[in-house]
Amino acid sequence: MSDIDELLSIRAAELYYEEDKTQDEIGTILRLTRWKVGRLLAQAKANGFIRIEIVHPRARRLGLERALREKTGLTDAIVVSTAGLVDETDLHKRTALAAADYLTALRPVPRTLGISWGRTLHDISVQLKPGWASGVDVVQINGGVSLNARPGTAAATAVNIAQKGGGQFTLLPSPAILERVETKHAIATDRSVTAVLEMGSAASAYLFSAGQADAGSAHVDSGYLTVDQIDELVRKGAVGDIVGRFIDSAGQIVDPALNERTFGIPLEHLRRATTAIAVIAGPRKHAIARSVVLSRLCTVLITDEDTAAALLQTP
Amino acid sequence: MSDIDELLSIRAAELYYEEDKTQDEIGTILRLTRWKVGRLLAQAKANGFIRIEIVHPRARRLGLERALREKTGLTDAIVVSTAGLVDETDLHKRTALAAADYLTALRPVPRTLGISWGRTLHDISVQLKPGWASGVDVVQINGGVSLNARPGTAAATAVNIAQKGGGQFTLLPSPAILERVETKHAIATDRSVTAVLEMGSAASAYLFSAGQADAGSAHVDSGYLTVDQIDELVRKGAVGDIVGRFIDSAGQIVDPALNERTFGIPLEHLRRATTAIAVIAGPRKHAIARSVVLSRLCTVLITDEDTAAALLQTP
DNA sequence: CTAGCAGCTGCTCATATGAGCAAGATCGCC
DNA sequence: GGCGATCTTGCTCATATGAGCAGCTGCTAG
Repeated sequence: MSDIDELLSIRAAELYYEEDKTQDEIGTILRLTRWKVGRLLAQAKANGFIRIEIVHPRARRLGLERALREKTGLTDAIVVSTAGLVDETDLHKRTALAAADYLTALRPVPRTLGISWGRTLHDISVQLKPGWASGVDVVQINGGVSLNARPGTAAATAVNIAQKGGGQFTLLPSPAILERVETKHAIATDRSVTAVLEMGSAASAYLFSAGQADAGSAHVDSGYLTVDQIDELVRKGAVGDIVGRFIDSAGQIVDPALNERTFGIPLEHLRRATTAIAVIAGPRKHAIARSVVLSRLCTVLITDEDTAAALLQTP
Repeated sequence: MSDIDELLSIRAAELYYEEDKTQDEIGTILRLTRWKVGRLLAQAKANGFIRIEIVHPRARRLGLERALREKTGLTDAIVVSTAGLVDETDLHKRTALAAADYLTALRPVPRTLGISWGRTLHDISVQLKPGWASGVDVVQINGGVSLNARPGTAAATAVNIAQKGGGQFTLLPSPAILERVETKHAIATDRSVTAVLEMGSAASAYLFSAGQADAGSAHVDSGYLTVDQIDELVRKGAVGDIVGRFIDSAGQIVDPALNERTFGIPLEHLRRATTAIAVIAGPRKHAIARSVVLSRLCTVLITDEDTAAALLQTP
């Protein structure tokens, strides 16, 4: 396109989009026929000079959602827009809202919902409206007794989701990671615990988040792991954790010994699930999101547009 | 509007603007009539959820231009968009480009153009296309022999503009500010100098920029003033300088003694001019831009959208 | 209970816009 | 300088959209 046409297309776009003039009026102003104006506007669009953003906490990026579904084979993908975002808290809120909306609209309504815990799940439990479902039972799928930070939040999350959804809740009475493998095995044989794990393994849908493998990991806050231990995991290839288990970029368990001491349903149950909803958003979670999606740990991904775009880059 | 309608309007907007669906198709998807869809889209627009930006170096903000003209009585206002801007250099380039475009399209074509000097004017001289006019003579309106930094740029600017415009150039052979008032008067009586000043005073149009009053002032770089002297001027109320003369927020000379030693046409000549084009852009120039416009030192303002918005805030 | 009213809905009709096509302009290539 | 190839232009016609209006719904105040 000639330079003069490019300039004209910008002038036309200003009059069309900012001043709400018709193409005919623009033609009169710029001394062009209205067809020429139409073509200039089409060029401006084609050249990417016109950027249209939907600025709203509930705005989604349908194009990215479609691209994700097609490229990765996900059943569903929800991508929240980052337009007009002020800070990362805002991003978390939007993602949680999208997850709550998705859960509310999910059909068939799950009989039993297996959930993990953490900041993301807590946010979702807050965003869910009372009465979002009627009779959805909630069961924890990984150990959730926090060692030092905000005790009880893991339990509160499950309770909240269940109560707002008019169902029962079942907690997994165990830490996320045990010191000694013998303790793990001892607990795992307790009848009250195996019943919960069986219930979790038979859940009709799963809802979980993921943590990145760095000093900001929730495992560090909760006191289960030290920063040094995380560093060691990263050296072994860890990109993050999912329901408490650290995986590499291929979705494989990084440290079998640690995994053995980790309490919760095995990752294979997620891989076999009909509905496994992963909610993973934020700039530090690109790697773990990619791993979860590519290794088919989820059937549904709820994320932000930057993470989605990163996911679409290489695979 | 109800909450549910708001959500629907966002879903409709996504389908309309991102997926290029017709309102009728959206109606089928969302189980609404196409008229309802049209109304939802209108609401989304009215609520400001739809943001349309024209991303292009030449994009302007016509709405702000009109508001500026109406509120301040300027003959013309050019407001360049900051959409998609990467850094401040980019902003300077866009503004200079807009000034060059404006000058090229200016009718009637000025016989003689009085110009100041500085980074902005230099940028404009670069952006002007050879042959932008035929036969426009250029004359410097304030002293421009730089003391230490990049000697000759002031002259080069004038030469460039004149040559590309097919006209003669006339330099003002004097420093911007003289040490002693006696020297100023001595120079001012020299025939070769008075001729230039007369020519400058009779110019048919003026093109000038402005400097902010802080340590980054061009006067500091050029060696005419020290940072301490600028601080002193600020204490007296200076917000910036125009053709070398420091003014306060009301457009009044701040330091009469310094003004007496400053070489160039008096500000009153700008105030009486038919066409006085001020090119002032950048976050640090909001105060001086306001002063110049409100005290009617220019008839045309070329600026960026942030400065324009700031200008429209209070007055 | 019901008259009055505000707001919403689905429609008709006028207008704005995009697709497609034939004629004209422009270009490069010899 | 001639001549086909390609690009651009102005058009017709079909479609999409917005304005305006009548009827309906639901709500409130007597």
